[in-house]
Amino acid sequence: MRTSWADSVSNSAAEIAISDKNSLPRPTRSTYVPPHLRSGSISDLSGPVSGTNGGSRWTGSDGGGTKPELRRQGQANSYATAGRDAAAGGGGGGRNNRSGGWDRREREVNPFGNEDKIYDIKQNFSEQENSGINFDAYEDIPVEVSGENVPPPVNTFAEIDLGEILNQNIRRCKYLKPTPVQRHAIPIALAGKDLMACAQTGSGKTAAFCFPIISGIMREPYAQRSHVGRTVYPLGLILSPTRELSCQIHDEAKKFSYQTGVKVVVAYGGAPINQQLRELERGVDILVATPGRLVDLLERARVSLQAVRYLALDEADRMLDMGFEPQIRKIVEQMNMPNRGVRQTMLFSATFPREIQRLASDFLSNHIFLAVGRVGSSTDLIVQRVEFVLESDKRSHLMDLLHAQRENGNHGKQALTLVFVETKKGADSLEHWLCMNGFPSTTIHGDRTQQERELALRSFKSGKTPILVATDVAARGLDIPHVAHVVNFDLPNDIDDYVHRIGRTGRAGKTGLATAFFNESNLSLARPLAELMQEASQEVPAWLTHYASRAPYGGNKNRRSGGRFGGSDFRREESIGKNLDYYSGGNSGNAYGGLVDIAGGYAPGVTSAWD
DNA sequence: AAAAAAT
Repeated sequence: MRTSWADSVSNSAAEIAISDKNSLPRPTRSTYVPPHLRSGSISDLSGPVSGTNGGSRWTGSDGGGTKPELRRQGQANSYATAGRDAAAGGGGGGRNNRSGGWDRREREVNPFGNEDKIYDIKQNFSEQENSGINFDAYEDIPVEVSGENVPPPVNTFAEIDLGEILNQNIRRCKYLKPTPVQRHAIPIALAGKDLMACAQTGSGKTAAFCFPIISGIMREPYAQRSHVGRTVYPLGLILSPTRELSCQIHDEAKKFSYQTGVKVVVAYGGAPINQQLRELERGVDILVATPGRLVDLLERARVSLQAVRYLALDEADRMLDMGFEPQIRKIVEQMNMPNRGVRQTMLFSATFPREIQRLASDFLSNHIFLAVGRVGSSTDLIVQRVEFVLESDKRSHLMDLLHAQRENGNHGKQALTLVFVETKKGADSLEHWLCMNGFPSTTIHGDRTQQERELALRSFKSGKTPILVATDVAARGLDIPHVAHVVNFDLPNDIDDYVHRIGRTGRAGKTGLATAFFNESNLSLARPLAELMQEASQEVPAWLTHYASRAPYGGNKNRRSGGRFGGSDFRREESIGKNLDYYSGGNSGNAYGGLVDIAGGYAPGVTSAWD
């Protein structure tokens, strides 16, 4: 049913042409119109988000016919400076005051202020988050870029003119130089291009999509933060697959947007909605959310996606897999979000299976594909071990590992160890058993209340319970500093999940250890796991190689979406052998846009961006 | 088969 990539490009071109003509970005598919929008006024409200019509586009009636409050009017205060700074070199007018009727900078809590009090990890580990990154390794980072007119990467933040306020925040974050994914992704995003980016978490992904969004909103010549009645209209939407990840993104985005006047709000389930509603009412430019709660807010008509100019999906492959895809499709295609090509869409993940890339192209318009290895050249920082452990021996084997770790550790202190299991029940039961056996543990999974989940995470981070037993809820994106060891007590069925899980360690330039318990119930993983470990120059036990060689051929969807991490552009793979070259015009011969190993003799599906 | 995500 899915149209081919070429089709989707021409479709989206057609959509753009149409929307350029009458300035009314409309969904092309038959869409569900939520009840509160059924009578009449969608088109009135869906003018070009570029703001060329200024406030006049709001004159249509909506529900009660309330004219949205344009808060900037009459507010001529110091934000004008912020706007000019940000817009310098950006062409077009500076962004006007985005504050409400008060100077938000006076009230804004300094997000850089008291972090160390909240989590006392930094004293314990005395480490600046970003100083551990091995910047010298930058030149060795393998990069694959494909797409048309790829902007060249930058080497410093100064080259990217994000404005003085953002620059200050970058300094406050102690970011000295952009990470590889930032070097490439930020110019692409600032050029207004849609983007599909593969980069390991911990490599600065969040900043890579936040900076351009914040900067873009700051450059808005017209204040777009408006509301109709109680409905708010965010300009940026960032979706993630877990509540904790949304919180984490929100925390980071708040730092990046400090004193910019760009308001970031988070909304997720499991927490009382009222506080989130109140926060939304105070105005929102960028909404960070999990899908379920967002749908709730949309159905309550407390949020409208009509003004969204920037859409970012973190852990995008997860967001588009079977469990989430219908919800995401509903949000992106069946509410009133501007079409692809009208809004800017950015998808980020460490892994991007081809199937998901194909699916994702529904949401993208002529996107640039980017795959960047991580700082420290992919997994060199993570030592991967795999051990054959019978189901019945797993607990005692884990115990042995933990004992050994404690003895070798500093002052008999247990290093932070993240233990992944398959099921929620299994997590509870293992945690209980560990506690009974003298290993202070906690657990995080979807059957726990949000309070319990957040408490568990804090307790783990602080070292109070240095063992965290987790389901896949903790597999992706979570930035937990100082995790020394990831144990795959139960291996996942999908190699990509394995990649995400072990990525919880070896972060920010530190080394990490990942141990997997393998037995006959993991046969389907034998081949991809052996391949992955080999690519990462890890020692592959002979017995695993044996299992791998006997494993059914091609039983894995990732055979292979790319190298160890990331992937390669599915459009390219599908063009190989079909004598189609969609990209010959854009970047051949360009030092940055050139395709890595396109003629390297790999069969489709087994190309690697990293070799 | 399991996990996540709204109440």
